[in-house]
Amino acid sequence: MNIIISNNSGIPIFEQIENAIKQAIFSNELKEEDMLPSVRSLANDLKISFLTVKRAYDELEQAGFIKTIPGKGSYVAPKNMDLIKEEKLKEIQDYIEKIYNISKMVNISEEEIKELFKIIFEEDY
Amino acid sequence: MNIIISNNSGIPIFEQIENAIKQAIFSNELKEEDMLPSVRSLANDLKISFLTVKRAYDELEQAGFIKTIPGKGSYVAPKNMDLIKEEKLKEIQDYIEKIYNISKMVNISEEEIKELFKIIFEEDY
DNA sequence: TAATCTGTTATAATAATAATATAACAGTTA
DNA sequence: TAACTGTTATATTATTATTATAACAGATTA
Repeated sequence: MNIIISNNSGIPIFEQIENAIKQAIFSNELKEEDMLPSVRSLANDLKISFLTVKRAYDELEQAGFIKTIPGKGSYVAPKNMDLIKEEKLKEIQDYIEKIYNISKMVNISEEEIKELFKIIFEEDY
Repeated sequence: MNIIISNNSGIPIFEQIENAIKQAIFSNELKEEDMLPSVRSLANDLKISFLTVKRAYDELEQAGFIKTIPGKGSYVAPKNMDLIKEEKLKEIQDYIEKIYNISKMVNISEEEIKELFKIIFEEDY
């Protein structure tokens, strides 16, 4: 797995780790039951504290993406397609809300947005 | 102008002020050369420190949205609506592309996305 | 079994950021 | 002149992210 963290991105490190792992799960780079790097080994690789990694893992578990077994390690949770889709739908919803807010601010019509939507989605075939 | 700030939103107060004023400018609630509330009066209204308001104003000036004249006050900068709209359309386009990429990754149908669009855009009566 | 992995917990400290209070100074305006 | 504007400097507080360290417990393996 390829995790790159940045110190000056404004995004907390624990969150960057969460995102990278989610991404890897979504793209199937990490499959069900795959073992994640141990909190200590990942911390070593990234040259950060294991507590920061642990925080990321804790939140990923809270969200249902991974399972952690004390003494053994952390594993990608059995894929819950509904959970993933839910998460992605939420992301999409956020983007649409942003679009909505922009359109309100600058008085862009729904028609103009539909036009853009069409162009981007129909580029594909 | 109507600015509502929240202490537990995770968004810094100075940023909430910036957003509110940008919003007011884009929506034309604040027009070119309109005077903004003084740092002290707005701080009083919001019951926060004038330094927090000043920070918001400083950044808004840096970004070209307002002009501040020491001793006089802060004013909405002359703006180029076409330029702003162009930029906002580009932002929207970027968001739609992100939505497109997500929808391909998780196999969300165009129909589902249209449904979300409808919901968000029609909340608004 | 002993060594060495794994995660867990508790404590304390550091760094960065946001926000504050306060005071003093300077330009503008009525 | 009085009462507004913005500016600057200093010090302090609160929160969050991150770290270092140590000690404990379960799992694995040589």
